[in-house]
Amino acid sequence: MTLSDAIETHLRDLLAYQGEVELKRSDLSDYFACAPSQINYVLTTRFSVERGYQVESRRGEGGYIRLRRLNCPDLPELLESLVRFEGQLGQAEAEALIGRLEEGGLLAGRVARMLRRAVDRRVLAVPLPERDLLRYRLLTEMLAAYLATVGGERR
Amino acid sequence: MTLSDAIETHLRDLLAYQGEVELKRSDLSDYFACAPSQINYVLTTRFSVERGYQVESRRGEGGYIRLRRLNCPDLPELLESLVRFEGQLGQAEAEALIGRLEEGGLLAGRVARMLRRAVDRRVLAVPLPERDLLRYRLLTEMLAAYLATVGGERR
DNA sequence: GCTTCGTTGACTAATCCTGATCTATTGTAT
DNA sequence: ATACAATAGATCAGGATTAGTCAACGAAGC
Repeated sequence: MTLSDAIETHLRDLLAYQGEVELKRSDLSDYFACAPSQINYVLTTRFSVERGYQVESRRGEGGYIRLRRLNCPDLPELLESLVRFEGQLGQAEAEALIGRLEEGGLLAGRVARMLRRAVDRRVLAVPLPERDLLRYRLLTEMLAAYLATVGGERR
Repeated sequence: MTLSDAIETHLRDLLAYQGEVELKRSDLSDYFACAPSQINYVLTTRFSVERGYQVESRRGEGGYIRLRRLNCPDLPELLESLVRFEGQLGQAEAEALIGRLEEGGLLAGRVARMLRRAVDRRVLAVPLPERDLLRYRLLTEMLAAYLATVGGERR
């Protein structure tokens, strides 16, 4: 049981009650008597979209970290299938994925159209291999945000 | 809840009653027991044009600050107004725009949430200044794709 | 041993808030 | 009409307060 595991467990416990939790990074690092950056490590390794979580944050006075548990029947398989892309996604693969979701009725036509624009290499316009990494992050985060529900309620 | 948030809330409440509010900066800063310049900070960060507000003011004897809500832009106006960003867009500005379009009923809640993820600096995760350029391209392209009407019909 | 995972600390970045100083507008005395 | 004083908002640099990034090093598991 590492420190990271302990922090993960703690956060999961909090999330079990509410689908969303807000906290201060410094409070958490004080509580676990660790470096503040340790919190970031846990967040990126254990609370990623692939695992069904989303993280928001703000710096400065009144800063916070907000954790959300994603809730969507179709999301797990979807993200599971993304894992094999290993964090990278080519344009063709992205378009194929969007097409399948649209046919499956999970994406409205306008939304699908918008997503296709977003994964276009001319719109992203950053050199490879960063482009495929960016496309992966973008699409997974956007799909999660669009498809997920929180607390069993459609947002 | 920071001081800025409190001031923002207060002003929003006032605006909810009347579409236009006139007040003295010094009164407000007295009321919140803060520096007068704090009011300016709130005005520029929370009541910007991107967020759909217009601010007028006069100095000297009889000076005042007048706050007004603007109507939600349609796609042509929107694209026109984006020009002034010169191909770059910060996260705060992007979020302001998305919020305004959402309030105006042009973006559904889920779509707005999705777009907010897309403009998040942690999702884009490319170094500045490329990040602001990328954000601009992404948002304009996606909004155009989503809001566009073809043959008078929403696609 | 080598590779992966966990942990830390030094540096970076965003956000809020204030105070000193500047500018615009009006009032008043000559 | 002009000059000066008084009033009130604007601007800007910088300090304070958070959170993020990254490289390095150590620990744990093959």
